[in-house]
This record gives sequence, C-alpha cells and structure tokens, in this order.
Amino acid sequence: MVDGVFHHPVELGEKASMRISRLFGKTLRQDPAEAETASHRLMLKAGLMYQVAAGVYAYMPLAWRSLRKIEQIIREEMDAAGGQEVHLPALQPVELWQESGREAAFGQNLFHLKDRRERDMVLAPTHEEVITKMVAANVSSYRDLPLILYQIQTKFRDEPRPRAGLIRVREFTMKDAYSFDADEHGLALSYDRVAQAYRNIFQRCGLPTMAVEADSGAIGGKDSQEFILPAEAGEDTILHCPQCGYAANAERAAFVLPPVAQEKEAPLEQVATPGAKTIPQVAAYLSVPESKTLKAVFYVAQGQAVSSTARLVFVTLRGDLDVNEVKLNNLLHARDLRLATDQEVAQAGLVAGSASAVGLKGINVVADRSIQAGANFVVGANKEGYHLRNANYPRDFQADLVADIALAHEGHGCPKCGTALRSTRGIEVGHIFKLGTFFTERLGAAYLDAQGQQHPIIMGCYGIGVGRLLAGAIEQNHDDKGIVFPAPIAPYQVHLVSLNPEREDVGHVADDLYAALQKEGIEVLYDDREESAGVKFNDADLLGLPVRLLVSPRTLRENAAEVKGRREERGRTVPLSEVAQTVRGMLEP
RNA sequence: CGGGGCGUGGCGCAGCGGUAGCGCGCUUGGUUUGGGACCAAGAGGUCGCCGGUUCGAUCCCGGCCGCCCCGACCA
Repeated sequence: MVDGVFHHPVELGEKASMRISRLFGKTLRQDPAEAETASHRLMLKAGLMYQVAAGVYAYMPLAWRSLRKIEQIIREEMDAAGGQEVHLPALQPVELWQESGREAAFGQNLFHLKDRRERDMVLAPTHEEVITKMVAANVSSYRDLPLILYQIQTKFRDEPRPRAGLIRVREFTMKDAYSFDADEHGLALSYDRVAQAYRNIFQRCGLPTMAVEADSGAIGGKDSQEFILPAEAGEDTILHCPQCGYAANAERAAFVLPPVAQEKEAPLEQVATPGAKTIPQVAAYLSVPESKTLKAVFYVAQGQAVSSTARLVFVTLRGDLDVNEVKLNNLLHARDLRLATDQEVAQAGLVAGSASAVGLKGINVVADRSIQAGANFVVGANKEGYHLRNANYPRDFQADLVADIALAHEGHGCPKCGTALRSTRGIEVGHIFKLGTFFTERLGAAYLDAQGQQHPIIMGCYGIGVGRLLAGAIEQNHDDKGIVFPAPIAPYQVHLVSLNPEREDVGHVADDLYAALQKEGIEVLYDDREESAGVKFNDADLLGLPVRLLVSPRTLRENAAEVKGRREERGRTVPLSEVAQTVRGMLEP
C-alpha cells in the first residue's frame, strides 16, 4: 500500500539534480562502530549526516533534501488545513517558563543559559508559551478565532540519554502547530482538521502510521493521540486490538483483566515461606498461580496534590500484573514518582519480600482494581519468611485508592471487545493534543464573546518530529544493502549510473540522459565517477533512491539503458528513446 | 544518575614501558572494467585531556572529559 499511490513529486524549487563527483559527502565502506540502530548506521554510512555531539547532528546535502521534502509535504498539508506558518524564537527569557510553571515541569531537560547582562535565558524545547503570549497580544475578539498557527523549527531538549541517531536527539527540527478556539466544539473541529492533515502527511510520505490513544501527561488535557510508525527500534510499546481497532500506548492502554476462577472466601492462614521473596518464588513454593498472589511495590511520590512533601506510597496489585507508573502518577497527581530505596522501605517498617497491606497502618495504600478480581490471595505476612493465604479485600485489608494502575500486556483482553491485544514497538512521529486553557489562563490569552464576556482561549497543540520521521522511514524501509527510500521523500528520484564513462559513448550518452531527465523535471543523482561497477552499484543500493538507471558499453550495444527499481532483483533493458517515459511511469504509476 | 563498553590518521582496527602500525579511504602514474579491481610511489597521527610513577609513558597509576549500549528519565 505504500508503493503506488503516494509518489507525488515535491518541488523544492531549485536545481534538482546533482553529479556525485561534485556531491559533498561520501559513503563509508565499513559500518560506523558507533551506530547500532539501522537508521543511525545507514545515515552515517551513506554520508547523510555528521555527528557533532551526543544527540547533535549536522545534516549533509542528501539528508537535507530529504528533510526539506518532508517539511514541504507538512507545509502543504498544514496550509490546506487552514494553518498559517510563523517563525518563533528559540532563545527565550526564563520568566516565560516560570509564568507557565513549566520551568519546573521540564526540569533538567530545559537548556539554560545567561546573556551578557546575566539574564537567565532558555533554549526553547517547544513553543506553547511564546505563541500563547503572541496570540494574547494579537487576538481579542471571538471574530479573530479560530486560528491555527504552525512553525517548523529547531527545538532543544537536554535529553538524559540521546540514542539511536535521529530517533532521540537534543537539537531537532519539529513541526509544531497550535490551535486557538472560542469553545470546546471549535477545539474539536480544529483537532479533527489537524488529525486529518496528519493522516495525509504520513500517507504522502509513504509511511503507514497508526494513530493510538496516548497519555495526556502532566498538563492534563483531554484527548491525545500519538501517530506511531511501527519499528523495532522505537521507544514506545503499542497495544492494539486486531478485532475492533482499539490502539493505545502501553502508558495509557486499558484492558480487561485475565479471568480467574471464582471461589468462596476462606479463613486467613499464615504459612512459612523461607527464602521466597519474589512473586515467582512465592507462587512456586506454594504451588499457586501468580494471579493468586498480590504483589507489593513501594514508591516515593513528590509534590502530590494532597501534600507537597515526599511520601511513601504502598502499591499493591495482583501478582500476574505489573505497575503502570504513568497511570499511577496520573492517579496521584505527583510531580515526581520513583521507586523507594531499600533504605526508605526499611525505615517505613516494611518487610521487603513479605510485605502486604494486611494490618498496615499509617502508610498510604494504592491498590489496583485487580485485587477485587479473584479471591483468597497469597500475600506477605509483614514478617520475614512468612506469607498469608486467603487474603481478601476488603475483609482483610483496606486501600486509600482503588483504580486501574496496571500495565497492559500482549494477550490481555481489549477493553472494547475483549479480543486478545497485540503488542508492537513503534516510533512516535506525531502527537496531537487537546490542551484546553492550561496556557491561556496562565499567560492571559482571552477573548471577548458576542456578549462582551471574557473567556480564556481554548488551545490544542500538534507536533511532528521531522528528523525522527526520516529516521523512522529508514527504520521501516531498508534491507541488508542499504536504505530503500519511499519515493516522495527520497533526496532524488533517479540514481543514474554510468559504467566505464570514459569508454565508447557511455559518458556522452549518460550526460545526454542526465540532461534529458532534468528537462523532464525528474530529480537525478548522476554517478559520473570513474569507479568500478561494484563501487557504484553498492553506493546506489546504500543510498536507496527509487530508480536506478544504468548506462554501460553493454547496454549501448543495444542502444539502450537498464532500469531497475530499488526493491527489484533485476533491471530491464529499455531503448534510450523510451527511458524518460519508463522512468516517469515507475515514479508516477 | 546507576550498570556495561570504548577513546590510536577521514572510517574500521592492532600494538602495550624504548619516540606508532595494518586494512579501507585519499594523492600521483600505469594496468583493469557489470557487484566494493591490480601494481608502484606518496601524503596524513599533540595515541581524548591533566597530573603522577619512571632515565624514558600510547602503554602503568590517579583524576577528568567525551562517545556508544542497557536502565532510570523522556510536558
């Protein structure tokens, strides 16, 4: 489905062809040792980019062309959705971020610097603050709304661990769009418009993405969807239902609990479990399934809604499940949530390995709903070396909060239809988000309605990682020889190769073809070097342009050239007079 | 920040107390010519940085910096 429909050429409005003899950047024969991920390795090997620091890259001409094609597709679709492009500063006063409260929210990920007058500045990791201020100053009436503004710019985030080439970097190009509406209905319309634009963008780039429900994060908006490009190198885990189409990030995914047998509550009873501390050990020792145990996990939550001091939280859930920390964090409204240290656990008087909520006092207990699904659980006895059988909620223990705080896994039931969920790794290339009034209230962006009443403007925000999209495209489209560029975002359309250009008429014919294809408006990368056939073929495969066109003494004996698609095993011989037409046909089916 | 690995020419690597080497790439000349050719002659390195030990350190010791991978983290 990728091939075929999406080959619309993108005009960059400039000289659209290049001789490799003049091209800046060269390919490497050996794999760069630093790179393990396919896109990272291939981009370095093909001479697309140059690393300057961890998570900081320079883009060389070939990558830059590809990136600008992606940007151009984004521009066209955002404009079609009614967006207006703007350009915003990367350098911003820190006060702006204090005003929104996000200086603390971003924490160490925010790049700080001082100007010569010792004023604190930041390098913008995203642009909600500045654009909200700008809109506040320029919008005052409902007549000015709705509004969709967007920018395609460099953003800076001091990521704790840049990785995998362009997949996680500290300086990166992002398209961010922001919608401003008078009411929720308007926001819904803007959100849907942008969502459609996103589907168009990814389709035109030749990249099948899946839209999934996403966690809305600390700002606490309502709807949020991520656009995920399936790839093993991705950092996100997606759960999706093959039956009804439900799809969500694992951070967010709901699920139907795996069923357990019904049984009557039995009396609580203590058993010795020497040496058994983990759930698998306890379950094996007592010969019960893990789903008949309850596990205890200890967290320290900081900056909660209920109290600003750090607080130990006792989390319990069925033994066959794992804690979903995002769900837990959302439930607690914590600013910072982390596992408690062994020391903190001991100080609280808890017996790690034999802890349970039974008889627990003075500690906040948060339980997953799974404690109600099942009965007669094995739980810790809060005594070293002992567990309890037949613990039941609420007969034997209480919880301050009971909610869904468990991580969905492959095989769990779809929350909509019950079918077994499947799990996929993927790269988050886009994220759309109904923000509401978080920024407009804090930064004073309001409008007057027809009755003269003032209201905060309602916002949405919509991001696409441009470089990540390119890396993702390569992750998804490569083979053991190199990149297999989707045509719409390939740096050039045709890789013209002359073999033995100094012999017979090869050089002349190839030059003529080069000129003729340019005249046809086809973007050609022309390998006019005096290199051996193997070198040229391997470079063509490595770079992965959609069509390889070959002129050699052998083809010229038939007054022909060889045409080969990057995915095809063999080329076919085409008379010189028909080459342009054949190539065009391959690019625009 | 925790764990692991690595810093020697543009790339990939070896060397390990006595002032640096291989392959690829690069330059020049010649031969070759449909899947990373061959011969010959060359150019190119503060051995990440600082300190210590030593007559002498790329090598041993200490500190620091950088890069990669796993985890934490990633509105």
